[in-house]
This record gives sequence, structure tokens and C-alpha cells, in this order.
Amino acid sequence: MVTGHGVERSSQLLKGVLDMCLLAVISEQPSYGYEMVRKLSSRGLDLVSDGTIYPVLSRLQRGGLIDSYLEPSTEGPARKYYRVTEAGTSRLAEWTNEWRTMSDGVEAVLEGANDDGHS
Amino acid sequence: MVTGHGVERSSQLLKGVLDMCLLAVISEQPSYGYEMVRKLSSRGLDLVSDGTIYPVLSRLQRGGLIDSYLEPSTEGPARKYYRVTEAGTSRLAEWTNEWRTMSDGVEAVLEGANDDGHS
DNA sequence: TTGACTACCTTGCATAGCGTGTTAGCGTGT
DNA sequence: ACACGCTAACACGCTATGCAAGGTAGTCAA
Repeated sequence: MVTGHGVERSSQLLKGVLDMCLLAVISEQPSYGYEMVRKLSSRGLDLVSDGTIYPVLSRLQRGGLIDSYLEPSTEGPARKYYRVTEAGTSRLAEWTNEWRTMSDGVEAVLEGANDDGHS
Repeated sequence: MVTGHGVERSSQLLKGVLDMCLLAVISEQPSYGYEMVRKLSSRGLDLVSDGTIYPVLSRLQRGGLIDSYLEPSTEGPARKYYRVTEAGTSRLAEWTNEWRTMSDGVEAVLEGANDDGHS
């Protein structure tokens, strides 16, 4: 598109953070994809489509950071619960550190822009 | 690489934030590409290559958020300084808000993971 | 049986950062 | 003079990743 920013801003901001967030949600308590989407959006992280997270979950599992098991449900098809592995726990800690470092850097840049002199 | 992520984490985290950061840097004080890279990395945002930011600057300029002018230099070729426009200033404010909202959401998710019990 | 809801997964697409390489102005050492 | 190195901007192909849309399938109620 010539005119547009194309995708919404929030989508762009999610990039590179989604996998960490999913890992965090799972780490809090084992969960399944369909539920994670709702959990995230209830915390202000809007995912329009659930299709987005399944590839991420596969990637996390392939990387040995999470682990899955099926659980039958009376409300529909079996739920595929994901549970964090030990590797996942420590990876989450690393990612969290990197995220905070970056986040602080961004804040520093942002504040420099507002607060010219930075007394 | 064990997992085969390929690109470094910090790069991924930068996605969707770089343009905002550049806008913030320019907003603080008119600057040119070569210098911005150093400014950002001095604040903890590591850009490996300067080649990354030029497309972003073009995009920002095309969007009318910044404005450029050439300034001769005794140290090399002319510098292309960028300066923020009014549209850019208000856009930066919007982006900053969206960034903080997202950032808070991520923090909420992250804290939920650390603080397991917390019903 | 149909329809609604739950739930998972696949595929094609667009965005955007990475790495590398190119062009070019300027100063210095030989 | 000329090669070299630094400053500076920019183009190009690659890849990662999120989005949208669609498909499969199980359960329950009308």
C-alpha cells in the first residue's frame, strides 16, 4: 500500500515480544492456545487472530522451551495444554532481562526527546 | 545456535520501535543518520549496521514526519540532517503512548509469571 | 441435521530489520 | 600524485515474524 502504515502499530510493537509473552503466560500456569489469546488481550495485548500464536507455540516447543499434553474437554475438542520446561524457565529469565534492557533504552531515548536538557 | 533463531534477540525486540526511537532522537535535536546510530547505541540500543536506519528515515520522510537538509562537512561528504515536522511531533506523542501501553501490558504478563501464586 | 461455539492448525502475504556491498567526499602518509 | 582510511549515505537480497483467511474437528442444543 502506497498510502498506508499498512498494519497497525500495536502489531509492530508485538514483534519479537510475542514468544516471550506466551512463555510467560504458560510459565504462570499451563494453558492452551485458545485461552492464551484471551489472557493476553485481557492484559492489553491484542491479538486479532488466534492463528498467530500457533506457529509461535510450535517454535517454542521445537526449541524445547515448552512441552505439551492433551486434555479432553466437555466443551469441544481436546485442549492442547502447554507447560514450561526447565530450559524454558531459564530462557524466559534471559529474555526478560533483554526486554527490560531494551525497554529502558527506549525510555531513555523517549525521555531525551521530551526533556531536552535532562537536568 | 541451539535453537536456530538466527537473528539476535535484541534485533527482534527492536522491531516496530526503531522508527519511534529515530523520531525521538531527531526530535531531541536535528541529526544525521551516521550520528543517530551512535546515539542509539550509546543508549543501549544496538544497531549493528547503519544500513538499517536509512530505509526507516526515508519512510519517515515520505510520511511527512521528518524533513531533511544537507549540511557540508569538513570531515567527509555532506551530512543529511533530519528535523522533525509538526506532524512528526504529534505522531511521536501517539507512538509513545502506544508504546507505553504495550510495554505495561508486557510487564503485567511478565510479573504474572514471576509471581506464581497471586490468584 | 443444522448451527453455534470451542479448539487447533496451515497457508499466503506484508512488514521491517540484518548484512553486505557501493558510491563518494575529505585528509594524511609515502 | 595517489593509495588508503575515515566519514557518510544508500541499495539489495535475505529472513524472521505477525496478520488474515480458511480448514478440520469435537460438543451441545434446537
